[in-house]
Parts: sequence; C-alpha cells; structure tokens
Amino acid sequence: MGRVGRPPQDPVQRAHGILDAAAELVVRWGYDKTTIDDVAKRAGVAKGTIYLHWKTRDELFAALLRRERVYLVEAIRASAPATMGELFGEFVGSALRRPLMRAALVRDSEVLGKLARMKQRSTMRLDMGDAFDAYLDRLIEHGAVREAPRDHMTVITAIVHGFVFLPELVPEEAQLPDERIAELVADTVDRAMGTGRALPEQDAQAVAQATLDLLDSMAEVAHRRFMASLITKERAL
Amino acid sequence: MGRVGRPPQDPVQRAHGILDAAAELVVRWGYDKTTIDDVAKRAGVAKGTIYLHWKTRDELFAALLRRERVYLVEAIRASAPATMGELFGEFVGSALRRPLMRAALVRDSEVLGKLARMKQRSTMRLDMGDAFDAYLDRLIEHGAVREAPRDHMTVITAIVHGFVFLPELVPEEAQLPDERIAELVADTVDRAMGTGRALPEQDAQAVAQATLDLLDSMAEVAHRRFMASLITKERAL
DNA sequence: TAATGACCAACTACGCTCATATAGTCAAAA
DNA sequence: TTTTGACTATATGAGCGTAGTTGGTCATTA
Repeated sequence: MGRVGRPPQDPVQRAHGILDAAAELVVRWGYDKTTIDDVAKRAGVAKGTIYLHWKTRDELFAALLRRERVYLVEAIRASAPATMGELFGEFVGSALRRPLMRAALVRDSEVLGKLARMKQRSTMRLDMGDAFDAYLDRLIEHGAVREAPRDHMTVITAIVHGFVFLPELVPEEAQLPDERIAELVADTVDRAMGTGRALPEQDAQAVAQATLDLLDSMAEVAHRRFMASLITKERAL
Repeated sequence: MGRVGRPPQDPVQRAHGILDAAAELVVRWGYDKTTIDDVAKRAGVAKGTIYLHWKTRDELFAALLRRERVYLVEAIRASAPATMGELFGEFVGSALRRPLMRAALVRDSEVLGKLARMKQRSTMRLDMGDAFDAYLDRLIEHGAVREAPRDHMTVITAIVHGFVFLPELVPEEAQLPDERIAELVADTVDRAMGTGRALPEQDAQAVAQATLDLLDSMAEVAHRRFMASLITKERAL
C-alpha cells in the first residue's frame, strides 16, 4: 500500500512561516491593509492552509502578537539583567526596537488599525500578574526595593510607558537613541523603587537570580500561550 | 452732541465669556462638533462678535488652550510647591483635573478632534524653554538635583507623561485618585532627579524660592501670550 | 490524508448627488 | 461706533448604487 497524498509539512514550522509573512506585511502596510491573500501569497501557501491553523483572521494576528512577546522576553532574558532597573531598561530598549511590540504598546493605529481601537489587551501587564508580585516581594526581602509608598506596579507602568511614548512626544531633533533610553529607564526605575543604599554582594546576587527566575517563568508562560495559539482548529493537524 | 450707538462692552470680559462657552461645549461635544453658532448662542453674543476677537475658528480655540495654560500655572503656583517633585506632582494633579488640559496632553482625539491630528503644539514644553534650564541650574547649584546622567528634561517628560497617560493604561478597577497620582509623581521625580541626600534648610529654602520664581515667570509668559490672543484682528476694539 | 484555490456571500471603497450645516462677511440696526 | 444676524460660498455628510475586495468554506487534487 503506497502512501497517497502529499507529504505533510511540519505544522509548527509552517505556522512560523505564515507569521513571518504576516509580520512583514503588517509592519509595512498596517493591519487594515494586510489581507489573508497577501499573507498566503507571501508565505507561499494557499489561503486554505492558513485556515488550517487559525479559525479567523484575528486569531492569526493574536498569535503574531503572542510570538512577539515570546521574542521580546527571550531578548530580555538573553541580556541577563541583574537588577529590576536593567530588567525594565532592557524591556523598553527591546520593545522600541521591535516595530510590532512598539505599536502594540503605543497602540499605534497606523500599524494596528482597528486592532488598536479594540480591546486593550494586557500586552503591558505581560500576563505577569502573580509572578511579578512574588518577584517584588523577593526584592523587598533583599532590600533592593523599598516597601514604602506602595503602588509599585503603577509607578513602573507609568515610567515604562512614559519612555516608550517618548519618541512620539519629543521633536525629531531631540530624539535619543534606543540604547540611551534604555539606560535612562534602568536608572529611573532603580531610583524610583530602590532604597538608595548599595546592596551586599549576597543580596545583589539574589536579586539577579530572582530577575532571571522571573524572566524564565515569563518566557515559559509566553511560550506556552504562543504554542497554544498556533493551531486553533478543533481537529489536530 | 449726544453719544450715538450702543455702549461698548469690555472686550476682555466678553472674550472670557465666549471662551467659557467654548470650553464647556468642547468638553461636552468635542472640537469637531462644536460650532461657532453654538458658542455664540451659549455666550449670548452674535456670531459676528466672535469674529471681532478672532479671525478664525482655530484662533478662538488656540486662545482657549492658552487660557487653560494660564489657569493651570496659576493653580500650581497657588499650591506653592517647595521642591521640583512637588512642582511636577502638582502639574500632573492639576492637569488631570482639567479636562481640556488633559485632552491636550494626551492628545485625546475624542475631545480635540482634528486639532489632535494637527500640529503637536508645545503644550507639554509649556514654553518653558530657557527658564527651565536656568531653574535646573539653580537646583543643581543647591544640591537638589544631581548633575549626573543629564537628559533631565527627557526623564521628566517621560515621567510626567507616563502618569498623565496612566488613566488610559490601567483598567477601571485599578485607577488611583488624582491626588495619589500627584503624590507618586512628586516622589518619582524627586527620586529620579535628586541626589538622595537631605538638603540643609538654607538650600531647601533657595529651592522653594527658585520654584516659585520659575512659576512666576511661567505665569507671566503664559498670561502675556494669552492676552495677545484675545484680540487677533488688526484693528483694536 | 494534507493541501489547494475556485467560489460565494458579505463587506468595503468609491463615485455621485443632494440636502443641510457651517465658517466667515458685511450692510444695516441700535 | 459697536454689535448684530441675514446672507453666501463652501464644506460636510447622508444616501445609494456599483465595482471590486476579502474573509472564510469546501469539493477537488495530488
């Protein structure tokens, strides 16, 4: 009995190819102007194939953003931040470098189109939730973050967004390079949240470890969510 | 020879009345939906009268925003901030409370309409320019601001905007009251820019004085610009 | 069995017309 | 002399029919 039909592709690999195409087109033309036909053509698959992976157009783009988050977290993790400041500095620096992530954070309607006007996803909160609270507690234990004025998450949100929006706020000639912005974020976060005192080596190491642990956990969550959105159809491939 | 014609109104007072009407309507209906006829009716003057003050609709609204700036600066001044943190804390607190100022800072297109998409006015920089640089220098002299990482203005812009945008960024249930946000801004700015050391009484007073001086100079500039935009026609009234 | 692309219904964009609304003017009123 | 509001030219937008797209399906193909 000879095998019939064409050899099956690796679905994950194919999904990545489709997302690559989608990413390219969305960054160039914006969500509203990017059609499924375009994506299929660019990815070198038939339109129907895309619908083997995602039930709707929107789900394809949801997967795209989830993948961006995976890449972002991995990039931050790769830079091995040792303090909370470095963590968020790298977050902003990397986000500014990634057009899609930047558009998602700034809700750039040129790029996101109607997506920007829809549900304001928890892109910012990054689905950290509990994990981040636990991280903060660990830092407080080690004296890296003061307990005082509370609302840590709020302050960090404001600082991070303030710097992410910066390119929109200042005139062309006053723009700073992304790296410089990342430095300023790191410095500002550390000063805003820290105790001002230098940490004993012991504690500094614990903080670095806690930071990496947080990133690992975030990477894992992000990755799992992304993988789950690669095949949205009921039936497996 | 008996005087002919109707008694002239005080032009400045009348302009304020018109701006009051405009402010109310713009906040309620947005710039795009607010017509000159509406404004005239609400202000109790004829349409022609409005054109005695401003050559175009846009100039009327420019004057409106300039007046908002005057009120904002006066409100900050009235709170007598003694540190740079308090200065910007009060700035954000007051701005959040004033719908028009808030809309201008956030570029809320619901309220500003096409105005938001037009020239991004120097609303934020507040025409402080040189005065603010001089202020910073004075604070550095007195040890209230460290010289170090430079880009002070950039950092402050980011912090201020981050907190101004906060209500747009966090979900309903996590909203903080304006007063709390103002506190957090004050704290964040002081920590981000300060030296961490406490100031001798002497210097603290000098800082407070410098802050008031800055506000006075800003108030004066804002007021002059506003007055100049009350009568835009060539011929005096 | 896995992948395709022709197909279809729904939607969008567009050109056009017409009625209404509106910014700005100016002769007349007070 | 100051203020007015009827007046006008332009802008805006609703309505509508058509041409062209586009998201999503599924019988057919390899």
